[in-house]
Amino acid sequence: MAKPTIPKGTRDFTPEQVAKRNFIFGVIKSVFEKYGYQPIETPTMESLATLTGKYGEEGDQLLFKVLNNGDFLSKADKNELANQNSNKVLTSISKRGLRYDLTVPFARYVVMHQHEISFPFKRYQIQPVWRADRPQKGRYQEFYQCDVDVVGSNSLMYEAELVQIYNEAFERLGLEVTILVNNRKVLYGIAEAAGIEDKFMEMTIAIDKLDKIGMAKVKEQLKLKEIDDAAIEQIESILKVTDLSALEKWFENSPTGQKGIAELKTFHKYLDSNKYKNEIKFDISLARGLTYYTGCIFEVKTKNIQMGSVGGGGRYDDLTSMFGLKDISGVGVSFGAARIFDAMEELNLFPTSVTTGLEVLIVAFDEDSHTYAFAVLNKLRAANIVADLYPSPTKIKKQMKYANARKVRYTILIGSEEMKSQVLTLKEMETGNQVGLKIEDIVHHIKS
RNA sequence: GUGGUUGUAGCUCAGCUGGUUAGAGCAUCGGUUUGUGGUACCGAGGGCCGCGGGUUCGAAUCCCGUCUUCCACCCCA
Repeated sequence: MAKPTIPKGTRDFTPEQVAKRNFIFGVIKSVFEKYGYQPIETPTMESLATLTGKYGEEGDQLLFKVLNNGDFLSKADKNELANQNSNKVLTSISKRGLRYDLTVPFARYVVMHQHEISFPFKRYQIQPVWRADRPQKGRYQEFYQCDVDVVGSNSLMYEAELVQIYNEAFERLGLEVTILVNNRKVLYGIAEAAGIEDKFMEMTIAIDKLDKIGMAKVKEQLKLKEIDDAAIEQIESILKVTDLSALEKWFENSPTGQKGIAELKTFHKYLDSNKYKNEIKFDISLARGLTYYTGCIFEVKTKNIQMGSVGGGGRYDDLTSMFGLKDISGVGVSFGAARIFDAMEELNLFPTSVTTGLEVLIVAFDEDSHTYAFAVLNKLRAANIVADLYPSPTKIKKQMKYANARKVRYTILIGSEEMKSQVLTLKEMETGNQVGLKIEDIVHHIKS
């Protein structure tokens, strides 16, 4: 029998890891629900037609395709099969794929359920997604996404609300973050001001890397994309702007850029009605790769440790039109659960109660007391105390070692003396202190 | 998808230019200790040396392939 393995880019989760992950999800969910968002779920598999063409050519390569059932080769395109043209054969042997993100399935959901949805529709979704990417540390082929979106309204109130959700969720997780804000229209304004509207995408991708590779390298990249020196100078000057109002003079002849500034100002008016623990900062170099963003964009970075972004999102004006429903504007953000997990682990932010599974372990000394101990166990459980009994009255040492391994808070020791007197020995593991108490008093002691 | 890197006990890693029976620490199990855990001491079990092929009298060690890990691109969470 060969040693078992799991596929590339996947991993198992231990009880402790799942408990910690559920803690993060629990906090995030409760914030979502407080702001009036409801959960939905969509299937693991979508029709390939739903997924392809939505993430660009790169994305299509990264989709996991599901092979058709039955004798799929007999129905395959014979010519393309003979030519060994994988891409062309694909359509005839695979009609389903694993979801690549939660946004496109959500757009599909909105279109399919449009007649039963009351807009604005506020939903959140926490499910795994799959990408056939080449794995690296912290980048897997299967990972959870945690998305919250509102569609059917273009009010900038929702931009403010989502930033408040970020602020509150990270505050409750104990993670200090900086929430970066920009607007795609501002970025387009830069292209307009520099007279390179046709190179908007190329420019955006280069600018996005500014904090990672520095201005000199960004200029190199822009030059590679055949943007002339005068335009590059212009872009460099604008990127030095840190203040919204200072931006206005650059965008005098850029209607889109002006609109972007106006949107950000309205957004800030909503936002300023409250106080925030985390820093919220305008960052003109924030770009976000995804092509469907059209308005405000967000990214969340941890403050005290070096880590990639732990969240991001933005406004998309026309996501559902790819499925035939026009004029539905949406805005949403995503929480990077895995990165949040790593950051919290590094900063030791998980409360100890998350990982202590067992409150009490009962240790019995002999067969008679073991039977008696089982009855005691039932009383503890009836009082909603998470308790267990070692399955056999073996050596105390062995039972105590098991108690340590399970990280229990208390052990209850039961032998013939305790059975006779009904006074059980309660031991607090951390201190080693022990007292003799009746079962009712033990329940009271543990619950207080 | 391109270039590189890694793989030896459950975990972290030694193992020289190929040479007897592949080692250590931690973990596990047993004992010192039959009503008390973490410490100490003693002992034991545990390995297709990632997988497949090749070179060689002889391969954990060299070569090829493959899978996996991690890294830089690409892209992104």
